[in-house]
Amino acid sequence: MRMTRYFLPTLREDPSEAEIISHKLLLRGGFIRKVASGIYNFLPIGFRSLKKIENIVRTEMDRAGALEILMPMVQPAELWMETGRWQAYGKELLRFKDRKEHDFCLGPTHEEIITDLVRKEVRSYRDLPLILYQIAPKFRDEIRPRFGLMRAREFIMKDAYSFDADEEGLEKSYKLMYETYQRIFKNCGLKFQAVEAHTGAIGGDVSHEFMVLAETGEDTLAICEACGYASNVELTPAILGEKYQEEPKKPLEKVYTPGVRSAKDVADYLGLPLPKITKTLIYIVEEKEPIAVVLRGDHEANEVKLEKLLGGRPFRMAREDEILNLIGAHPGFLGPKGLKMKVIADKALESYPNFVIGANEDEYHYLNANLGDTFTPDIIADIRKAAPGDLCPKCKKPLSFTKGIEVGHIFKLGTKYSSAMKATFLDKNGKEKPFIMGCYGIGVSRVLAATVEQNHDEKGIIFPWQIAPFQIALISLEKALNEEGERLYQRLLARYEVLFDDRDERPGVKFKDMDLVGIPLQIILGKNYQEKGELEIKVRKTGERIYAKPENLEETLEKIKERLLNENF
RNA sequence: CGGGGCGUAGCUCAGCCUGGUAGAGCACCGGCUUCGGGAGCCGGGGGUCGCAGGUUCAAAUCCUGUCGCCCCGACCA
Repeated sequence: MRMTRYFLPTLREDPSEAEIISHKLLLRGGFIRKVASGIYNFLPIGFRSLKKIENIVRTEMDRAGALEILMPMVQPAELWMETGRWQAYGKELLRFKDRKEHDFCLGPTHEEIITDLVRKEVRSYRDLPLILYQIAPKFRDEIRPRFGLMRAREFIMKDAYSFDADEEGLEKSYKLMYETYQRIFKNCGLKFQAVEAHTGAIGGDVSHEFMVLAETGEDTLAICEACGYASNVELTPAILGEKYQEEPKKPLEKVYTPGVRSAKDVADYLGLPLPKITKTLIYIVEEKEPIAVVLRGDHEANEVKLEKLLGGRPFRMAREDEILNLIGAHPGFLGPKGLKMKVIADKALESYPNFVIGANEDEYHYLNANLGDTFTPDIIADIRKAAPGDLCPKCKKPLSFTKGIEVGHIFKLGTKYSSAMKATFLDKNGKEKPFIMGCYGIGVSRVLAATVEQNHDEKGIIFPWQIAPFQIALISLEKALNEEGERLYQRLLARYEVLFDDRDERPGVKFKDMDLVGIPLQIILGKNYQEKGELEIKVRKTGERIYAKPENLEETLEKIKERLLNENF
């Protein structure tokens, strides 16, 4: 592509609306433009990258035997009523009426549509297993869209659905998709990690998330380098690595602690280490029942674990005025002793001698509290987030923690949708059975954003070779070399996707633009060529410059390409 | 839905407090020079100051309403 013929509006400055790196760089590089909050145009170069990702996904899905289809974005309410999700799905589901006053919604996902399709057309176990997928826009009316493509309202998703005759079949389909996802993200040239994940609203027992590793990720992953265990910390069982030193129980002692509210303040004020302090959190379950959760000061509550413990009943943190009403003390001075509500203590408090608790009286704490003596919790359970120092639940080696961006999620659905929608087939014995389903998603447009989050520097994006919009940027610096550049461009097109900067611009502008959009290799035609007859190849990622005689160009490029693909350096 | 911030040229922003009829840099158009890391000089085009009311002789500026965008609202007792 010649740049004089291309539509690539780059921005010199960061747009004021963008906060995170991928959002800034995708806007500045002319990949996307905002249409409305959480809704974007993909410009030519952005769409090219998106298609690269799509094609990798498509290739691997097809290889796995999945069949590509296309389902509508507009969906009738009737199907959603069958599964009860017309009510259950919140405001994220954008609903509207057509001219005949019939209810419709924009599809945030397609379980209902696909289940309807399959129940109408598939009758026999002989037609199973069946995996169908599509790559299509989805719409979720997020409460707070943000971070550009990372949390958009309209976005591109690959969603696949498997239909099997029995659990073993589902197991196979799930495993097949797991392996397919591994290939997809590997082929995208991304550093990623599959982790055990919590199933959320969709239900089912097992699920895995695929996480692109990046500092800026919103999820925390617990990884065991020894045995390969990996999970989202939402799910990671917290196994304390430290052994508490035995010490004799000391008598409970009330101390004056004016004005200290956070556990950290209390620790500093009393001159004790943070873990010696405990904090007591008040939750309101189902808008009526208050409960207290007691944790070590350096630990954080894990609301996913709490939700499981409460059997899925809805809960929220209590407001300050509610706490004041219930306990008569302000947050910061709460403790489990003498509370008239259910008390849940975290496991890490077991056999922990002489810790500090709030006195349920403003400006006072107790020293030397002991589980069982000072108070007896109704439940002792693992309700905290795993943290550095904790051990792997499988092999008991220390866990390490890292950040990731969720780009894929695979679930076993079982018969949740097929039962609700009476989607059945006849098995070998002529018996009617609901399909056993799985669903498998990849946020295609989010992969683009995650790629940028993982691969950038102060100059701009650094695309992995596999999903770069172009692989080679050809930069001609001298007018006198225009013909030479044209010839080289034609020659390179035989093997590569090339963006040829044939603009009448100053060198600095050309370098800045190419660095910004992140094309892996730049071939510079300038004074080096004029003086020595050598072409200069700049590797975007490392900044190194490699020189090649024109006759050796392809050979050299292939070597660098191989290195980029294999070493992932 | 609450709390905060912002809407002025294509982009980044100044001007608003203290009303007097709109600016800078970049981008764009023309010219000359320049040409290996976002050039310099000269000349030019471009804005109903988000929108709607109100106050006033006069509103980008003050008041009210409205729309849009961004951030915070699970870092925690």
